[in-house]
Amino acid sequence: MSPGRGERTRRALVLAALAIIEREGICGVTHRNVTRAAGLPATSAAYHFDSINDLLEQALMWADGQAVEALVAIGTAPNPVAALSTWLARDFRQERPRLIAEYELYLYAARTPSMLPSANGWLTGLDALVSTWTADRRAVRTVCAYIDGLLLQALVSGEAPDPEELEAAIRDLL
Amino acid sequence: MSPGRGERTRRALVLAALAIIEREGICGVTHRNVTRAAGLPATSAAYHFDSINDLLEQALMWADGQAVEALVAIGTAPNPVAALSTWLARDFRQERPRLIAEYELYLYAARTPSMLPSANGWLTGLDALVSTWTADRRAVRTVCAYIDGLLLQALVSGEAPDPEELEAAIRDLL
DNA sequence: TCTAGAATTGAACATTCGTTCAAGTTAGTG
DNA sequence: CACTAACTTGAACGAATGTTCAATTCTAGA
Repeated sequence: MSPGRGERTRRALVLAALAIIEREGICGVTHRNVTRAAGLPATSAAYHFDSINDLLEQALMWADGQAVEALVAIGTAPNPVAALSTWLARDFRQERPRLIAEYELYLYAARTPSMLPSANGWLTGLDALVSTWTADRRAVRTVCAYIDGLLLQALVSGEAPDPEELEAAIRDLL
Repeated sequence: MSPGRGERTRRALVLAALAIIEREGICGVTHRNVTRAAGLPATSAAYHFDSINDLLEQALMWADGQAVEALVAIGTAPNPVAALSTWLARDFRQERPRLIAEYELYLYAARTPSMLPSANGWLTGLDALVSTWTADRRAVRTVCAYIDGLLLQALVSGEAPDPEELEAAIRDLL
């Protein structure tokens, strides 16, 4: 069954919001900016979402779902560690604005209780993936922190992460 | 010599901006919000700063300076690794809002070229500190990424980092 | 086919936004 | 002391904000 009218509009607004966060950051997410990007009247955002925070929450939920989906796919790859490393490196090179947007939402969730569940999706998804490689909980936490820090620092420093060094570092930590 | 009038006002506005970012996030930084928090007329912000971005840049520069100062002090401690670990853990517990604000500015710099130098201050400061512990550049990068990721994930998950595990992890990586 | 409820949309609201301008005050220099 | 440049401040501007409301269109189910 195809999604109803409302559902389709909601998704269009969420995607438009993500596009705006990529381009201008969270501060750029306003009713008019989002609806203009989606080619919809300004009142559409207020009808479908309780607030801007609600819209941001849906955007984070969507982006988080995408990321977790990718993590699951990586988990079924023949060489998961290598797959994760190359995925992260390629993600950085080709989707830098999207990555910035996701981290912005990710961090925004730290001060917005209603968004925490979605933010923890990535966290637990990554934890679950790494947990299949070792039983050492401490090592899992270290690897997960390392990965998030690597991406964050790559975004700030502008230097793309080296997939080989990344893979070697993960193997060392396991 | 004491700072001039203008300099003192500028600093008051920068501190007010940081306080607002702690409370509401970067989106809350407007001329009127900042000046109200500083007890100054609304036009004061426009006079002393070219734009909101300029004000945010000064705020990041200030916070970055503070952090680097702390890193230098840690470098001279008898047991630097332990000092860094306890400092990070305590910073998280006692200064969570400040930490969120700093990371928000940190990430904001990723899409704002003029802010990149300030953002890289923390990055290079941390790198310099860790570099005194090992000559292995790869290990330095791994430790730095691990630390940033640990703080970020702690902010999102809400779980305070354990200083002992943190110290043990750093020692393992060296 | 008819209809009730969901969805859409344009007009309009009070606020807040960044910015400009001119008048005023202050502090340092000759 | 006088003077100049830096600083301060209140008023006001057009533009953009979130939100409400009523009128309209659409669509799924009886």
